[in-house]
Amino acid sequence: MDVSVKGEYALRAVFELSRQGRPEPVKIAKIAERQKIPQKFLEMILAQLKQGGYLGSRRGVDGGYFLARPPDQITVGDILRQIDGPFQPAKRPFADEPTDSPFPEMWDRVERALSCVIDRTTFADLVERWRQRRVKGVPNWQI
Amino acid sequence: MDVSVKGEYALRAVFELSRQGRPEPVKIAKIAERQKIPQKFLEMILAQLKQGGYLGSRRGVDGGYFLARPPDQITVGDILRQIDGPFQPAKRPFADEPTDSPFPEMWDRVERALSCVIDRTTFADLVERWRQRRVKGVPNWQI
DNA sequence: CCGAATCCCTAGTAAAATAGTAGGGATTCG
DNA sequence: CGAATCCCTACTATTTTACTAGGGATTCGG
Repeated sequence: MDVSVKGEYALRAVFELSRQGRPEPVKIAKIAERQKIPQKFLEMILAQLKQGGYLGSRRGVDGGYFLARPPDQITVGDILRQIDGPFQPAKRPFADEPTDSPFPEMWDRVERALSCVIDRTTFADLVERWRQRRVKGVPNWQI
Repeated sequence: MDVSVKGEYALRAVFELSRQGRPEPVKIAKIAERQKIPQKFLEMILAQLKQGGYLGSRRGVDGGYFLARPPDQITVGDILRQIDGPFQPAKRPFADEPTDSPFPEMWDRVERALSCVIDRTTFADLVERWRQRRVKGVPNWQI
């Protein structure tokens, strides 16, 4: 009942890309460094996210990765499902075969409860909340 | 983000014990047969549930396993946690160290959403719902 | 056109978790 | 006593996880 490290890395990477809003590509090396993710591992993850249509990329000297859509149109659920696969808490018996078990109905409820959080939380939300906290909680004397 | 087969077996076993309400011990072999669980595997699971204080047992010719408390005082969450361990969706950084990440707060929400289902669903609830459905959906011509 | 920087692609791999199996020992009870 | 049952330790095959390695394909400034 937990998220893989790979999933966490993916979320952190997309957050990093959302954080600076510009459509300018960010290099893998930069993301890896800022989010403390092994670079080669991150390459695979970003490839998977690109393949899912969430990221775009450019090669060459000023290349990098960027969001394929605005951060308010990417949810945490999107990314987790792309990386860790769909999470049905338990295997369904046989689709619409009526089963003699009380559990499928409960798993449905679990899925819906989970969905209420992860499919409604966009990366724009995350960035906004994170900014709020930065201002209120940890005053930045640099500015 | 899914439950292990072991966790599912544990739920099914406790359900089976809740189903017939009596404090009379049920044999492992019986539970294994009725719920289609490999018997030797089930032995380990039941031992773990007993060690967690959810089941009691008796050896010998009329032995078996039984619930250590009434089914309305055992939740799905109890059993899952006992078998699969606590499910924090993601690793916490360092307890109360204030972190510069938007995710811990979200994982909290996920945990609470999940808890609303699994820590509020008792085996008494499951049995009751299952009985309701049996009556309404699948008329039993045996009786 | 060169070459440096970057993404892209395939493969391999050590460690851990999962889903069991095997074999016998300890209790209970008629 | 002895049959039935739970109890305990150990082993194992398979899959998943979390990476690492090595080089190929593009892009772009000069």
